[in-house]
Amino acid sequence: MAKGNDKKLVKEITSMDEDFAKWYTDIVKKAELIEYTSVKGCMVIRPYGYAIWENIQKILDRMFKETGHENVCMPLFIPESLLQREKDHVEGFAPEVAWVTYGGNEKLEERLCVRPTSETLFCEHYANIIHSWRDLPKLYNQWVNVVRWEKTTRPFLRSREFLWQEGHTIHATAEEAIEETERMLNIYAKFCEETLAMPVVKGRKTDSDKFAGAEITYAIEALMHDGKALQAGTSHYFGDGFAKAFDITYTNKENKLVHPYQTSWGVTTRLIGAIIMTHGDDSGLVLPPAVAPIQAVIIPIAQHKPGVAEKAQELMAKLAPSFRVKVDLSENSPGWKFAEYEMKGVPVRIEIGPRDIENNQCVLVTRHNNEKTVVSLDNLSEELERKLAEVHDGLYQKALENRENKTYTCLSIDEIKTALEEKGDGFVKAMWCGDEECEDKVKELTGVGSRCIPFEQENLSDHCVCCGKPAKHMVYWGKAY
RNA sequence: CGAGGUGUAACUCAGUUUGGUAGAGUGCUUGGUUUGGGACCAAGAUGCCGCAGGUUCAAGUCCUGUCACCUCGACCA
Repeated sequence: MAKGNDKKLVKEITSMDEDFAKWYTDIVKKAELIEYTSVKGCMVIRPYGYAIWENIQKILDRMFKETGHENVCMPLFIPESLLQREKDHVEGFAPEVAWVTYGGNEKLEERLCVRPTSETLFCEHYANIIHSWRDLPKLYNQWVNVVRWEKTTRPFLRSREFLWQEGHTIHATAEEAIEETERMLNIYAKFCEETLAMPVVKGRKTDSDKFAGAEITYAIEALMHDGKALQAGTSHYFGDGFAKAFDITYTNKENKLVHPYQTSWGVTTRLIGAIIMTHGDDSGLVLPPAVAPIQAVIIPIAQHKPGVAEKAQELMAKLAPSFRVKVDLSENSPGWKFAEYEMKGVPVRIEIGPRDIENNQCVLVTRHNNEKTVVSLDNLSEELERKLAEVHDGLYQKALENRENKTYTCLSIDEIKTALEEKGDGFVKAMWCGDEECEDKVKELTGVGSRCIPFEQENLSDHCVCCGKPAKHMVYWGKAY
């Protein structure tokens, strides 16, 4: 039996070390996640890619519902005048908005923006439906597409149209709204770690990096295999700024007319990009079991020998109620199938051949480490369940190790430069005085920008890494996607 | 939006320098032999050479324009 630790099993994929960007696009195409279309930045999400998104949706949606949120659906179009209502918001989004100016052959009186995000629509709606303290809070979410006219596009990471969920909530008090903002960030972090096996850093964005119109922006940041940081989710606290701009008021218990407080939070199909760049390897995609469209693939060996195909189907029938399983009875050779499902990141492969059938056993092979285990057919279900859990933990550990190895503690600009030069891109932990000037200067001198001010603070030193003045925060810095 | 690169079969690309019948490998179809790491044999099918102009007896090849995609920057989930 071939003992597998061969590094690169699939030849069509560029190796990560050679060219990470090319590796990424190879995977996205070869694993049949997307296909490009004739409109730049707009892609077909193919069944296998979309199935990952559906699994993400299913799990997240349940988490939202469990915390009291309801799904709604806002329109695709926003009239220009509505978008203009909140100053910071429009300034932030105007440069990347797509406009509709004609309806049929008639020029529109007022042009319509294709939603880049839906704060304004929710605000308009809230103004209509909220009158009394009894109407609060409203905990809404929607699963929709949005459009942002990006200059540079990459599948999943930055496309002009993308799928996401945007939660929009409105509360009687600031405390309640802030609590909501933090609750949702925690849900995202929990989801990333427990479902996607992806470690994240929770923190607050610096002022220069806040969402357009937000008072506080929280984010989870993940470190990709190549040492670049990816913002995997955000949660914003708006204070009553939007409420004032959109004239949302309600009568409180003291019979006073006051403004409520709002939040919004979102994750996008970018998460699929994060999965690819966190877990993938030179043989292709590696999917966390919880969202893998196929959790285990059964590959018959010598399938035309009597009883083999039947046995494979029997295993399939046995596993199907509890797992997402596929049996591949196509005429391709076993070797071809091995490579195919490795490329597609199927977490566990089940090999069954004449030799196995004779011994009432099969072979389980885990994708991320290519480890083979012979198991009895009598307790295949239990073994598979255990394997999937093992894969999840293995992926998480591997990703965590990568992050630890690429996280550098630095006390000076020179240390940052040296660390990045010697060890490559990664997270830099360094102290900051809170001045935007220093933030800009660090980026200019070292190439890494502030990613977030983590909730878990460490006192690395009393001085700002840049100006030497008293430090206020420890900040994670990095190159961002 | 700046800099660079690429558009030829479903895919990866050769052919462009020096204009002269449209190519290879992979994939696809059919039949057969195979099957524990991308099997083998045989026979097939597949092209507005990105698009539009121009030069020329003749353009995949030269000229002009244009569009799309990729990479790297600046901006962003």
